[in-house]
Amino acid sequence: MPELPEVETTLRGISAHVLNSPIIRVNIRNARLRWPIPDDLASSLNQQTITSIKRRAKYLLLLTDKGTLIIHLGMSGSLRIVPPESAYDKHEHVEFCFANGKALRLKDPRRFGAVLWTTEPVDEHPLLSHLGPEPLSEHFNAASLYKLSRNKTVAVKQFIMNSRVVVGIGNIYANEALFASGIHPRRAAGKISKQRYERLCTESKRILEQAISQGGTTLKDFVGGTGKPGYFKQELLVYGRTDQPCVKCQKPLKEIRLGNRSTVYCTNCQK
DNA sequence: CGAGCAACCTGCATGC
DNA sequence: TGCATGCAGGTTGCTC
Repeated sequence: MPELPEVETTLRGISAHVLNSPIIRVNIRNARLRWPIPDDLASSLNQQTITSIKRRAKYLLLLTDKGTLIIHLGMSGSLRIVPPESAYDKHEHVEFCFANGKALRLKDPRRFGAVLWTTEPVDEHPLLSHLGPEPLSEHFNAASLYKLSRNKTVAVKQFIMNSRVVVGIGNIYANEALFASGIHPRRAAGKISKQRYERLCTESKRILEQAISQGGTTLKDFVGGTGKPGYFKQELLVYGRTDQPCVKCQKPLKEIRLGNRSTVYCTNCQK
């Protein structure tokens, strides 16, 4: 579920509870996530203190003096702070217990998420080393997007969902950003003008920031670190609105599949 | 090289 | 009610 706004919401929700208190125990109830949780994770983390938390793309990076805990939420993951001794939910696979009495739990029904540990500089980790710019940074801009897209025949929606191009934009926000920009999702990335990329960058940033400010999008079961759902769903103008009227022109929205992902757009407003 | 798609999982909605 | 089917927020890694 989680795209960038949901991961950012999670980071903000858990930070105050997990920073600067030693990890006193790690409970691994099911190690079989996207990649197996390392056998030695508990011993690596024992008595370690998280000194800062960062987000890179959709990865949460929890830094200690000895290494970095990398957490990805996959399609269905969420992190929550729970009181000590809380009953486990069926899909709570990992628990980090802190000296301050709080516990951080990863719940992930589909198990596409990941929990990894690295002692190397985290930016050099194989999962992170190839990543493109953060969409809310100045490095995500029309000039570089335009340059990178020349001669590319790939559909623009798939182009902006490619983490080498820009990170953090998943299926929901790709649909929304293209609608807001008036760009047809299937248009070839290489045939879009710099001006239109200007619009796409501006709208992408605006939508992501607005979603973060509303705690992300909860479609089904996403909750931020403190258990609250996100409220951006009510702001979605195309995603999940197939056959409903376009908010701008009232024509029914059309759904197609692009790269095997559902793609909703207005045939009248997006060219 | 790029395009397409299978794979990893569970839960849920739909249709017969 | 049961069962089969298809779809879901992501990403890697295969084949062609």
